Amino acid sequence: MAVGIKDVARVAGVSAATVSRVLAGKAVDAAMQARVLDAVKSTGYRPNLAARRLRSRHSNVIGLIVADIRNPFFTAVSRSVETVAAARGMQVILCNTDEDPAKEAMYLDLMHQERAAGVILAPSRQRVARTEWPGGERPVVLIDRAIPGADLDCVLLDNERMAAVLVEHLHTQGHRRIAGLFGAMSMTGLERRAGFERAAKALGLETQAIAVPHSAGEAERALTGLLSGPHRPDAVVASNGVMLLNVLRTLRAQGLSVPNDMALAGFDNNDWMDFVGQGASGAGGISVIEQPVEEIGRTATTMLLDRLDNPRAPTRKVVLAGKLVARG
Amino acid sequence: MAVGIKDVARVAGVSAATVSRVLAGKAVDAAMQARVLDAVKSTGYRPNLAARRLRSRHSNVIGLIVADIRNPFFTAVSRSVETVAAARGMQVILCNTDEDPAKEAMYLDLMHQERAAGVILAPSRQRVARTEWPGGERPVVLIDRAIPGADLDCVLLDNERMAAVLVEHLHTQGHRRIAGLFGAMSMTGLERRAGFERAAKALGLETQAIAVPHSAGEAERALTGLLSGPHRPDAVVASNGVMLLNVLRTLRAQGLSVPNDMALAGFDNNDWMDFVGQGASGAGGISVIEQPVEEIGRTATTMLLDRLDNPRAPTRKVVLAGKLVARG
DNA sequence: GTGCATTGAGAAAACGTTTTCTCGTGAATT
DNA sequence: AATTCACGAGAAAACGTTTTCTCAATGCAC
Repeated sequence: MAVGIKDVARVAGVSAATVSRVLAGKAVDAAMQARVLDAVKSTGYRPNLAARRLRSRHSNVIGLIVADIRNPFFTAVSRSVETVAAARGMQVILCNTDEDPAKEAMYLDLMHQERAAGVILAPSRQRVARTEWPGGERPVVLIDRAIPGADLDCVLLDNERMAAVLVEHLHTQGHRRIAGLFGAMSMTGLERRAGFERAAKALGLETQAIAVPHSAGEAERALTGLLSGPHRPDAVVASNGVMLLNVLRTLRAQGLSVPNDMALAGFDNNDWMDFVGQGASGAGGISVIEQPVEEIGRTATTMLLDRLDNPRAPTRKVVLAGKLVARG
Repeated sequence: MAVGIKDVARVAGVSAATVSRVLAGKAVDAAMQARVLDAVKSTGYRPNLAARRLRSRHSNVIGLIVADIRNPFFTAVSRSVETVAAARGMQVILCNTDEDPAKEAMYLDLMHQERAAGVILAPSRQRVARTEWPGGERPVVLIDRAIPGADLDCVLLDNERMAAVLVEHLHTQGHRRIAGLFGAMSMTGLERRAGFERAAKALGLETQAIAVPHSAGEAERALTGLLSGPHRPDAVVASNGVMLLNVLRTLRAQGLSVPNDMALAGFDNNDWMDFVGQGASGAGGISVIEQPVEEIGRTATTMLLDRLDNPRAPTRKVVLAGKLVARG
């Protein structure tokens, strides 16, 4: 019923091996090649990728495992990965772990079983130190978050410096009491916090950095505490998009407007940010660090493909700068 | 090097067939089963899915092909699909066509070659009528957009009615001159436009419905025309998220605020909408139809799995209602 | 106690490719 | 002109599973 390579071979009057060679682009007689291609077209032959993969012992799929498919950052990166991969003849399987280490392990295992050529992984937040690193012998490139101690290729944002840039920007805008809310569980949160505190110290600012557990209501609680405390801030830095929305929600509930009553800054630019928090003066809004999503995806994919060619090369760590999008 | 089923069999002192049976959960002697499971664990055996797929002639992957991975609607649906599929032992491969019919065809072909069990497809916008339907003999469930004339399972939003609900809502808010911008290329746009006009007619409203080509700047141009025209609207309905952002951008460029100068409504709810367009009165904002994303994904997946069990059943079309999120 | 159905496990075939092996043909070199 | 060489194509092996086939052992009925 399904048409196989032997059917094509029979129609073309050649051997199956020759059909395989034509399809693989190897040197064959021109007349034969034409006959084979005709036969392929007329039979509607579609190679069975399972058989191909089994025999050739390598596949052209790369896995892209992200921690949160709803995060626009990851979808943007995935588009870039897919574009680059397609240009090099590879296809991408996108998997979503929802920040669940168990699902992450499951998908890594799945990629192993699928014999994927390699994996690009945005690790989920880790509660505990990892005992084993992902991948085994399979090439892995990390994006967005590093795994401490793991000797793997990775491409990251310069979180430390970008957080500092944000603080400096708020300082030039005249803010002097800056609060920061940082994810407690992620490497990213720690790095951004470090940059925040370094810059604040250098500028002699009064700051309050809070590590916020990643559970519902924690950001609200932390911010509410700050607002009613003795050193009420005039600006807030949120270390990720979810937290930024929570801050916005809390401020709104308290009747505070951005940026008139409180300046707000964070990471990852979004379309809608142009429309929120317009001050009475007409200026203002949410300033953010925009990540170079296209470049992150492109770099990660290129690194992975490079490593496929050259498995024993030393691992590389690429740290990219973001761009300040100043709104007010 | 890689450990295969024969290695496991040797360690366990049984035949490869027995290992296969144990792993498939078939009835085997308890003692043997224990020995096999031990051997699997001690050898770290990972089945080669390519070989399994080749021999067993069916796979447990379903393809999810969406038109725009950056659209939160599709990512939300994909999470739901993935959850349901995983619960039934299936895995999901997510592919993004970026509204490109060529990429769509390519991915459908890829799913064929991969011998995927079935496909859930959100079709790209079609410039021309489709000559052939996707799938071939492979089960396909359509989501979000139907393909006229295709006899396929599908689960859709009741676009016509929901657009009418939006118009009725704006009417109760006191708006009488309502403009609508609708995508010219998609079935979805046409349906929403029809509902818009039906409701407006029923209410005796003065409306202007414009079909907007899906290219940059068109929405701006259309809206600008309306604003400077003789019948300047007091409310605008945008038929999709991108268009809504463009409307917002245009209004802002003209110095108009939402909802004081102009009411705004559309489709698909987003977190940020709570924070934009807060009127001076404290009320207001962007009213939208929220799609039942979880249910759409769940229904589509269930329908696909049902069809796998029962390929000859008549096709079903499920039309779901959305929920009005009224803001002002 | 014999015959028959039933169960369970091993042997071997099968899945659809790619790759290796082998061989024949024609060109190139001596 | 003879020998080697390069090349291209077919035959056959191989990839790692699942499934079918076969057979031995066990249980049950008569």
